[in-house]
Amino acid sequence: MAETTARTDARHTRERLLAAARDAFASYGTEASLRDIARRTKVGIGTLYRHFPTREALLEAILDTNFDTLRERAEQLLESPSIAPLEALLTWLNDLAVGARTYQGLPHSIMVALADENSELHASCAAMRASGERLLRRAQDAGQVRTDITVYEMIAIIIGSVWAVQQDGGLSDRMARLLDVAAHGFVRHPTAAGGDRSDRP
Amino acid sequence: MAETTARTDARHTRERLLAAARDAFASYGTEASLRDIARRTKVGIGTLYRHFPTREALLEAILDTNFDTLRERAEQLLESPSIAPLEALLTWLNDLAVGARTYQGLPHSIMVALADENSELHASCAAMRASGERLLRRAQDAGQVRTDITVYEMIAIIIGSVWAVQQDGGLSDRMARLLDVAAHGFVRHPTAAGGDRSDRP
DNA sequence: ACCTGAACACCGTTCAAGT
DNA sequence: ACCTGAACACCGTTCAAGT
Repeated sequence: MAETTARTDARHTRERLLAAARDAFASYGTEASLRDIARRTKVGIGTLYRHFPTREALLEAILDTNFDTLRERAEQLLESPSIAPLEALLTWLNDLAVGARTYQGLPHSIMVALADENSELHASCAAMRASGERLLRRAQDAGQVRTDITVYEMIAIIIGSVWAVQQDGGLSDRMARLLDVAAHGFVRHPTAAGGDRSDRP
Repeated sequence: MAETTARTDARHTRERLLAAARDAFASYGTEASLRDIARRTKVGIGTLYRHFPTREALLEAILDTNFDTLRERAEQLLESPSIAPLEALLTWLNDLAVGARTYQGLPHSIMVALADENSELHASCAAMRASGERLLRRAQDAGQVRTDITVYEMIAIIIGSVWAVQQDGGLSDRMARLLDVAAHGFVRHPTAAGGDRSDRP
């Protein structure tokens, strides 16, 4: 019984740490002070470190649901026959942008997670990325998107745009405009006036 | 004579601080330790602060030449009759991207400088931005670029792309690809397949 | 098992005291 | 005039000691 109580308390501590972290990240971004999170939880700093050995482990606990949701959303869109390939892709990219806006600094964590295989967010980000790739491929196969664009490029431009808007207040109408321009760069047009090399050998 | 010597020494100190700062920024990005810069210069930390009261003042001393160069480059391109408006714009955007890649973290400083009127980099960035706007307008007037795009959007997407590439090593071929896609988003195409709302009333 | 917090090695920034 | 660096208020991270 003593053990069960200890485990229960530990679980409780974990949940309280996560709640405080969500608060802190929402207020100060993903670089919020870990000491401050421990302080708010009324727990020693060592306790935070034992539950979450790195800042990324903490982020992962908070975020991987979001990445999973994004992956499920992609699968949903792939299976909806009423939604055209390009429309499905653009819808998903909007969801991605909305998700990346959750916390200040999150765009940075996402780009790092995509590139660094040792990141604790790598797995969920890679799955999210793979699902986006399927949406991209389908739109390319349908002749609606430039065939020379990679998932990396697609995600980098979207996340880079989210980042840019975040640097300055992060107004959501600005975000919508940037996404529109970025998306326009993906589209394949019948006769290109310039800058489009998607049909080169 | 003593005064002249003191002034000369101060100037010398200033130059040595700038050299150390350039080194440190090149190695560690624009968030490099100011204490470390003072240490390398073999100067008290207070001396650095008196010469450059803020990190931005230091950045400004290092960078405003670059922004001026970018502005001059724009004027040059505007006056070259042999270069088509779109080509001139894309050339300039490439120069902007190359400049923004100078230091890790510089994209952040640029976006902040553009938005914040109190930034010490604001003046040179605003001049740079204004010159880019002239290039953009000309390409729009020539019917080669979407008329609904603003300088802010154009710069944000370019700098956002530079930022994204910087998060992962910063390979320059990746940069070139991203710029191509971003630029493609600016171009006005005769018949849009989707995502282009540039001709709406 | 789980938790604590002092200790270490750093920051940015200010300001009284020195030449 | 110009320079110094101790002092203050913070960090992230580790680890011996406590329950």
